Order: sequence, then C-alpha cells, then structure tokens
Amino acid sequence: MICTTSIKQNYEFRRVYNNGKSVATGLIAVYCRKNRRGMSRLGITVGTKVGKAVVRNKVRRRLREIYRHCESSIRRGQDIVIVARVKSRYAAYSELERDFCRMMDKLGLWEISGAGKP
RNA sequence: CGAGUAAGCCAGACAGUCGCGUGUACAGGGCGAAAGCCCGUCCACGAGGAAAGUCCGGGCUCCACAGGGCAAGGAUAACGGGUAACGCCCGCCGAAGGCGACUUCAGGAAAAGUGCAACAGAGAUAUACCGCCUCUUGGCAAUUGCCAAGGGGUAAGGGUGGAAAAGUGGGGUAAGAGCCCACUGGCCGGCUGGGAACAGUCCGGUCCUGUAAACUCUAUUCGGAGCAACACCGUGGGAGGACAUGAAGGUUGGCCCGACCGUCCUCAGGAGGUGGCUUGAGCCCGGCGGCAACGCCGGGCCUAGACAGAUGACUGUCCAAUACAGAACCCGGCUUAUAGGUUUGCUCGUCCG
RNA sequence: CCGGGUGUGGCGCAGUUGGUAGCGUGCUUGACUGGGGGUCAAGAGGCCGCAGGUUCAAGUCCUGUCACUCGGA
Repeated sequence: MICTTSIKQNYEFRRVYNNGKSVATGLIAVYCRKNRRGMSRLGITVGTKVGKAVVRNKVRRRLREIYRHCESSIRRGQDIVIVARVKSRYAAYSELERDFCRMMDKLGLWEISGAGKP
C-alpha cells in the first residue's frame, strides 16, 4: 500500500458514511468520498454479526488483499470505506474480488476506464 | 483379531512469487544546527492446545487501614502431601457403578436447636379409626356365650406411602410391646493396628425416619478496584498569586474609524502522545530424591508485543481429513469446543502354540 | 476488563416458603343471528433454553453450558 494510509478515527468514518457516495452488493458495501490530500485512505469495517474473530480476520485480510491488487489503477485522493456484510463469511476470494471490481466500475473510480481488471 | 479402559503426542508439510508487523545492521537517500525522524535494502523472528468462557488462585499498580479483636456477608469441607497460592494436582480411605481394567462422588455435624415431609393413609415424629384383650352397666340365653353403651390397656394384624418406630426367631403376657434373650445392621465410647482418614470373627452402651445443594452449628479462609489500573509529557481553555496600568505593541484591514488581545510563576488536568510491554513461580536436556504430584543440582536457550490492531492471495507436489478456533498486562489451574492421525500400559472374549 | 438481567402454549407475560403449570390474546368446534361482527360454552396446543446433580418429588435448589440483552471504567 504505497499511496494509502488507513482511516482511524470514528468521526472520519461517520463523515464518509454521511457525505459519501455508496454502492452495495449482497456481499459488501463501499462508501467513497473525495479528500484534499494527495493520497487515498482506506477503512475496512467488519461487524460482529459477520462471525467470530477468526472469520472477521479472514474477511478483513481478503478485502485488504483485493484493494492492494487494484490499488495502482484506482484514482487517488479518495476516502474509501469497505463494509463487509453477513454473507461475506461464506464467499470465496474470487467472488469478493468480482464484486469489488464491479463497484469500482459503478463509482467510476478507475484511473482509466476499463483498466485494472485482473 | 475384536471389544473396552487409562495416559500422552501432533494440530497439514515442502518449494516459488507478491504483500504485512517488530527488531538489528547499513560508508544508502531525504529533512534537520544537533539529538533524531521518514524512506529504502539485507537478515532474524512472528498466535493456541485450548489464545475461548472469564469460573477460581496469584504477581503487578493505585486507594483504604497502617496494632489487634468482634460482628455482618461470601467461599471451601473425609485424611496425608505438593505448591507462590488455590475451590487445583497427587496419593490414600469410604460409598456407588462395572465380570474386569477402571470410573464417579459439595464425602464435616441430624446425639445443640428450629423448620419441612404435598397427595394417599387410622396415623408423618407422633397417632387409637378398624381390630385384639379386659372391666362396669343393661338386655337375651341360662356355667365360659351373644348384642348394645361407656371406661381402660395395647402397638402384634390392617388398601397407603420414599419413609410406619432397626430386622428375624424364641420366651413372656389377659392381649401385647427391645419388656427379656440369641443372631444381624446402624450409631456412641473403649481396646488393638495404622502417620491420619479408617479398619476389626474384640468389649461395653442404645437417645436408631429422611432432609443441612432448608435455617443453623463447627473448622479454615477472604480489605476494595482493576493495564481503559497506574506513572510521565502535555496545545487550547480554567483557578490562584506577582508585575504592569490605559502608553507602547500585535491580529483583522489597501488606509482611517471600529473590534479583539497583557507578561511571568504555581495548581488540577478533558483531546493527544510516551512508558507500563514482556527475562519469567520461563523453556529444553541430563542426574539425584520421592509410589506420585513435585523438589534439588548442573548445562544450554531467548521464543509475538500490536493500539482501526500484523499470518493473506496465487501456483506446484504429497494428500484429499483440514476440525475447533486469533495473543491484547503476565502466570498457575478449571470448564467448554475439536476433523483426523499416532504411541504406550492394562482388562475382557475367541483362536493358535 | 468488571458487573447485572432474561429465557415458560403461536405472541405478550404470572408462577410466593420445593408438592398435579396458569392468565390475556390468537386457533379449532358448537350455539345465539338470514350472514358477518360480537357474546356464550367446550377443546387443542408445554421435555418450563440445554445437560448433569441433591431430594420421595425440581419451573422453583445447586453446578456447568448456550443464546439474547443492559450498565460501568
């Protein structure tokens, strides 16, 4: 994650939820909002309802890995929050990746449209 | 070989690419006066047997008392040992279960006292409903019998119940009764054995229903809170004191008017940061003591430490079984979850020698 | 990390010192009405979250466990 730091404070999460654009599938939801920094920031939310600690860690690691693969082709200067839904505990890595790329399409966050698909 | 029982071990492995956390090194790069910080490269290490539940016991930190005792409340409960300590562990005793190996047990006191025992049943911790025996009165019959009423004795028999006054047999009696005797069980005291619980073909006694996971009694033990503890640094703002007093200066503004603002020290500290933070009742190997839990001695090793929180993705081989599950101050236990593999001891059954 | 509470018919809840598990609403059947609504009568529906234990007997007492929920630092 070269150009990305993480979102840490709770008010920053709330700002993205309230003012950002959002897209969702059955597995995950994505919120995004422009910031004025030169770099992007990423936040991942996996609630308790998804599962126990092992399940939550696995989903979070997969989501972070997906973002790391696609990072170079995503437009910079965005605050992105990924929220894992309950069904994501049963999903395979490839399904999560397909949904994430589809939502990047909808939000128009690709640097060059159509690029970045693995 | 089959069935069972007890104890223990492993917790997918290897190779490659990309990526993450911590630490060390660097004559690398950037910033800086320096201390140092950021980036990069190399190397090392990087979740568990339960990390879980938070059920017990400690260490550590703060608060209270700083001496002792009593009361209230909680916890534990055969005995001996182990341990820093424990409600844990080991050994042993007793009881229950099992053909057996073995397993399970909140396993003190009911003879200090109180309470409770529904329904059923005559009666539930003490009883006279029926019955049995006897006496009085009356009637019938006329030797001793029968009927009715009343008084007394009795705990042998009686549909119940978890439990009916310790059980069986005999004597005894008007009828009966531990009323007496023999045997057996329970409990208490003594004697013998044992370190103790306890055991006994022993002796004496007898107040012999159950329930203390009902109150209670006895013995032992417990101050409270928890790493979001606690310590340090602390911008803005606040409180107190000293100095200064309507001058100068600063901010806003193109300029004027106008508006706002003193300096230093001390105190408590919400946001934030740093420490606490991993060398410890530590792990491994060998020897000795002990039935064992465990202890002692010698040698070797350093093995996660985050703070939105580090282990993932892809490919190949073995294999197709990958279960339960993620450290958050740290230890010793307990309980619960768990695919599959494997080791050792023992018991029972069948066959062969 | 510390500490509470709840779990009982389909739903919402009672159940005191252990002794045959109940109320409201909902459901089924019947009667009253020409029909519905309403009223009345009868009835079904419960392993009392789960598993052990104490007791003659457990929704109740004890232990373990699961789920939901609340509060504090």
